[in-house]
Amino acid sequence: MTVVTRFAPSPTGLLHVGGARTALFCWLYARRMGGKFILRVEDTDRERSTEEAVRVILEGMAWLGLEADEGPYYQTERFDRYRRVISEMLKAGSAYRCYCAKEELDALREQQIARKEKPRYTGICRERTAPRPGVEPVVRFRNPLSGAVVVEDLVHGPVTFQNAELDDLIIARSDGTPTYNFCVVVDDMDMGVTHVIRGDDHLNNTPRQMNMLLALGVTPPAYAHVPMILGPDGTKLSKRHGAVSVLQYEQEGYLPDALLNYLVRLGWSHGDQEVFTREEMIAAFDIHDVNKAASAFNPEKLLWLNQQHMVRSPPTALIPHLRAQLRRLGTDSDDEQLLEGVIVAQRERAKTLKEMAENSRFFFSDDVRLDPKAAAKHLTADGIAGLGKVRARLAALKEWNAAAIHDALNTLATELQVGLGKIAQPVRVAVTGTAVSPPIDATLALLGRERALARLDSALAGT
RNA sequence: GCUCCCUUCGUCUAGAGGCCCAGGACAUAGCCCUCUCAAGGCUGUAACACGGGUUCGAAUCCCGUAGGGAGCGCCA
Repeated sequence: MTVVTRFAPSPTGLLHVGGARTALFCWLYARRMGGKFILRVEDTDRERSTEEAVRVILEGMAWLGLEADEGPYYQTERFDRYRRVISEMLKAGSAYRCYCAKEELDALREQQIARKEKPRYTGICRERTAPRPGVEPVVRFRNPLSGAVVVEDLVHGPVTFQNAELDDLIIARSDGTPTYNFCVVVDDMDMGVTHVIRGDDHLNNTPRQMNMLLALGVTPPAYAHVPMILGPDGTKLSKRHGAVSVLQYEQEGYLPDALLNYLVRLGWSHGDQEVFTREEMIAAFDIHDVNKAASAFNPEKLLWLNQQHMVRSPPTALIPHLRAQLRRLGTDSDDEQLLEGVIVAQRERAKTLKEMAENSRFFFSDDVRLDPKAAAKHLTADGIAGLGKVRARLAALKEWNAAAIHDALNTLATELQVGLGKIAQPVRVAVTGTAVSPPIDATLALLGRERALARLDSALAGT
């Protein structure tokens, strides 16, 4: 049997890291098993669903590279199908019309809560045959009254629910539109879903869904309820930390593979391996190995992983990402050589591409503004004097490359009987504007002779 | 309140009765390297929620307790 998984977000909010991880697990498992991954948009709540949210979810999935083999399907486009199933169930007796008014049900619920009971529908209309004038009925699923449902969960193991605990849920509203739990059931059935992988907040819905599937005469799929992601403080994910669109991470200069790598390691591991490529993730992933406990989102480890991915990725692959960040800062370059050189020089001193771009502006813009503190510290009378000597040596260089520059500076330092830092720092400030940059030889080499000398001249002229 | 789920270093995790006075990673502290900043290397601090069992032996099995979470909508 071919594995079919699905990611089924509802477009009432954005695609945050929690949803992204669920999607990742679905995608990984399908890829791993050589199966199919379906994307389905659960937009039955017309009040709260927005096209904007749909767009953001689709964009997020695309950025993450979690491509679907089928879909996106939209539940709002399947209403005819749902209606047909409902009328079949009505005919078969596995569903019935309920004429209880909303106010009556609210009152009932309040009484039950007051009595410290679990609020639930008591089945008043189960045996009703005649309609009730003036009330548009809803349709309820006739849940079995006795026995138990066992969810053979792939991450939790068997979980038993007593049917007596389950009430008759509404599958069609009084306006005739189907509800979530019902649509899921029909869709999973129609789309041949074999493995439902979703957040464990759905575990409690599962026995009802299984009962409906059983009533429809189909074998329920396998279920895997994965734990939630918590905020860094161990409480529910909020806007303050992870509950932002995954696209936010693109803006912040993260690589999609790094985010995915971080997310897959939340609740799952493979020996002592921390860094995974996409291919490695697919090869190693198994839904059975996923943990049961919720885990806290740790931005620092994400940062570390992002750097690991930047360092390991081929430099040229980062060029478009770096350029996007440079553009956000108001610069850009199409000099591939320069870009690649900057990436190699900067990737181990930046955690994100955004940071890399910020640290690298001076490579692309000749508008170098000296940091006052750095200038005060290093462009002293002594420093300027050294700068003049450096300028002369560099100007005399036959070859302009890191090794030659390195030799020249080292020789000068030895002659002057000072440490290399004594002359490198003034040069760094003159050329980059700050006291921090990649090694001075590499920096000068990347900048090129003309630009480097011009900047030294500016500093010497005190402008 | 009821039902269901969860519980190893600050955080992510390894661990499926002896290999564990608990291993790795992030973070953190110190040292080394060093032209700055990093990266890297080495070293350190740091955990089996608690209480009972079972067993020659338990982080691992069983039962309780505590704490956390989810669900209980004509929301998804």
